[in-house]
Amino acid sequence: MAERCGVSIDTLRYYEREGLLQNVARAESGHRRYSEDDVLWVEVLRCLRETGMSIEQLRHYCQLGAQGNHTAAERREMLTSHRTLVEAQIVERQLALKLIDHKLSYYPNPQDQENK
Amino acid sequence: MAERCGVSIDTLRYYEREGLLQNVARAESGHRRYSEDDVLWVEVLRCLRETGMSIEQLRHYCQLGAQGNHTAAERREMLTSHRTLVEAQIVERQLALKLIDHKLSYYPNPQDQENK
DNA sequence: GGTTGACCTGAAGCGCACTCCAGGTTGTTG
DNA sequence: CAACAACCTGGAGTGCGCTTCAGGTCAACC
Repeated sequence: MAERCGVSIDTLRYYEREGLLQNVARAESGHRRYSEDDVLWVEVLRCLRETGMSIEQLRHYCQLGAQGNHTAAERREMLTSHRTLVEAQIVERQLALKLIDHKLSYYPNPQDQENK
Repeated sequence: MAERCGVSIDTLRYYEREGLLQNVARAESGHRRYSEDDVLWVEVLRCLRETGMSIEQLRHYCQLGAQGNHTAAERREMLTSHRTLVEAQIVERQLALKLIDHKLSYYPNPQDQENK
């Protein structure tokens, strides 16, 4: 039961249904047998999901992967444009930290001040 | 029409209904008259929302603000714990960049390679 | 061999954060 | 003053990403 890559069992099956997790091996019983590669791939999925790539986009990426090497350029393009997005998120969050710190400066430790 | 703080008019009204935006002035006609402070506050809201603070939490924060100075300690606490969260998001995204770069290293510019 | 727990499926449901709609009032422009 | 845009309200609807459910199969320990 390989959900110790940090997602629920339901999420795993959901990803599989959506095509983000292909060719999961099965025992003759029908039970899934996740491989080491599956674990690594789920980590990639998580990482991309957590940084805001949609299920839809991930599905597209996986479909491209399944179609073979001639789609490499498009996949590369997806990754680079997502990379740009993640960089923007970092900048955004650094600004957020600044703003939070600014607001915190109005709350001297256990004293107070009005500022909504 | 103050949605040039980057959110839709519906979102603005939604925030108002949810109590994130209090005491919005009205003309006698009933039309809203957003103040300069409202614009600033919406920027704060956006910043906190975009970094993952929920509507529910923001509502709580606003309620505290409306209750006066004796809630300052709790508000401060909310901000500091959100700050920690944002810092974690930055770290997470920096790791994501690494992972993306690693995957990109398998896609030499317009060539290709199998790696799913 | 029975019962307890982990797994299976397809389909329905949920929570969040908006977003849209219907039906109406206001304000402004030619 | 007509007509068109911009605003108002309450309530319903939407989309996404899971999550739960019902109804069953499998495994394995006592």
